[in-house]
Amino acid sequence: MTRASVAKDLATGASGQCMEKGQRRQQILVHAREVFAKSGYHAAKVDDIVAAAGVARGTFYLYFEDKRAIFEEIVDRLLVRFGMAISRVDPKGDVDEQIRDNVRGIVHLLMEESVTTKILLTGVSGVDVAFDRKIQLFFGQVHSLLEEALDDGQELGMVSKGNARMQATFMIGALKESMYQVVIRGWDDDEADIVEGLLGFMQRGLLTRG
Amino acid sequence: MTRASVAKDLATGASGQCMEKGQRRQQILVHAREVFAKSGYHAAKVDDIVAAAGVARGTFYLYFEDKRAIFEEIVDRLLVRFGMAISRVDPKGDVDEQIRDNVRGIVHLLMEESVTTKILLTGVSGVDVAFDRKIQLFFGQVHSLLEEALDDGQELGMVSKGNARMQATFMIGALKESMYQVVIRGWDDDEADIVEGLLGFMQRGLLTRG
DNA sequence: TTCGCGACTGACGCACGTGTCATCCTGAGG
DNA sequence: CCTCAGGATGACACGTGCGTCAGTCGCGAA
Repeated sequence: MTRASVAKDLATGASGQCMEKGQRRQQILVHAREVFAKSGYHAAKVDDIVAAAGVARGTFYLYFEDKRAIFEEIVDRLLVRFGMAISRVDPKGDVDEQIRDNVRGIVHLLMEESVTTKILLTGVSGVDVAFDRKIQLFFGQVHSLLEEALDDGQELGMVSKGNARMQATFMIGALKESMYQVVIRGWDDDEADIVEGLLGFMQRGLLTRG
Repeated sequence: MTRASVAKDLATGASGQCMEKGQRRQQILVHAREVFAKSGYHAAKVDDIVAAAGVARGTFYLYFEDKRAIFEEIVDRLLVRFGMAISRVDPKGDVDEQIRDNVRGIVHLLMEESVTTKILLTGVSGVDVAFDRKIQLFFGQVHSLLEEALDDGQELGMVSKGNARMQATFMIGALKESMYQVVIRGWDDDEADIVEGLLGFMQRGLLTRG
C-alpha cells in the first residue's frame, strides 16, 4: 500500500487492507451517494467515487458490477423504503389521521434521506432507457395507488368529485416540488410545516371561496 | 454531393447545397429538438442529430458552437415564450378571469410545444453546472412572481392565509406534474380540462370540508 | 470556359472515462 | 521464518464521441 493511500485511509476513517467485506462495500456506497448527489449521474466519474471513498479504482469493481449498478442500488434502496412508507387508507378508521400519517411518513423519509432524494428528483432521468422505464413504472404505481384511494374517497363523499387521476397528479406534483425545494434549494422548512402545508392545500386549496 | 446524401435530402425535404442560410439552421434545430426529446441530452449524439437532419457532421458546426449551444438555444426559446405567457394580475380587474387566462396561456404553450416541454421537464438536469444554475434561476423567478401574487392575494383576502412560498411551490408542482404526464406518458387530456382541473384544485383543494 | 466563393463534407486526431488484470501486500497458519 | 490466500492496487488498453480542417462541389460572375 502506498503512502498516499494510507493518508486517504486516515482521512476517511477507512481501516486499510482487509476491512470486513460488507463494511468496505458500505463505505463505497455512502461516498458514491454523495458524489452522485453533488454532480448527477453523468458528471459523476468512477474516479470521483473511489477518490471520495479512499479506495483504488479496481476495488470499486470488486464490489459493484459497474457505475450503473451502484447507482441503481442507491436509488432502489430509497424506492423500497418509499414504498413501505405508504399504507392503504382504511375507510373504517379515522381517515384524516391516516392521510396525515401517510404524508408525514413520506415527507419524513425523503427529508431524512435528503441526499438520495436529491438524486431521485434530479439525477434519475437519462441514465439509461431501461432505468428510465423502471423509475417511470415506480412513480406510475404510486400514482395508481393514490388515484384508487381518491376514487374510493369520492365514493364515500370525502373527496371532491372530479378526475381522480388528475387529482393524484396534482398532489404528487405538489409533494415532489416541495421536496425539490428543500433538497435542492436548501429550504430549511420544518418537516411538520410542510406536512401541514400539504394537508391544508388538499383540504382547502389556495383561494378563498368567492 | 454523394448519392447517399441526395437520398437523405429527398427524405427530409432539404434542398441540398446552398439552401438559404437561416433555413438550414432551422432545419438542424428542428431535428435536434426531436432527438433531444427522444433520448435526452447525454444520450443524444451529434451524429444522431446530423443524421436526422440529413446533413454532414461538419455542417452542424457551421451553425452551432457545439452540442450544448444548440441545446441551450432550444430550451431558451421555450423559456422566453414561457416568460411572455405570464402576466401580472391586476387586482382592479376581474382577478379570477386573469388567473384563468394565465393558467390557460401557460398550459396552452406547454402543450403546443410538447416536444420542447419534454426536454425542459426531463432533459435539463445534469447538462452542465452553469446550465443547471440557469434553469434553476428561471424557475426561481417564476416562483417569486407567483409568490408575490399570492402574497398580494392574501392582503386582499382572495387567497387563503398561509405560507405563500409554499403555496407557490404546490401550484408549480401541480402544473409541472400535469405537463409531465401529458408529455411523457402521453395522456390525451383536453387542454381545457387540465386548466379547469388546476383552477378547481386551487379553489377547492381535494377533500370536501369535514 | 474558367475562376472564385461560400456552403458543405466526412475522415481524422484527440481527449476522456471505463473496466481489466497482472501484480503487490499483509496477516494468519504451519 | 516461510508460505499462501485473497483483498487491494493502478497502469493500461479499449471504445466512444467530439470538434476540426483540408478538401469537394456547384453556382454565378467575368
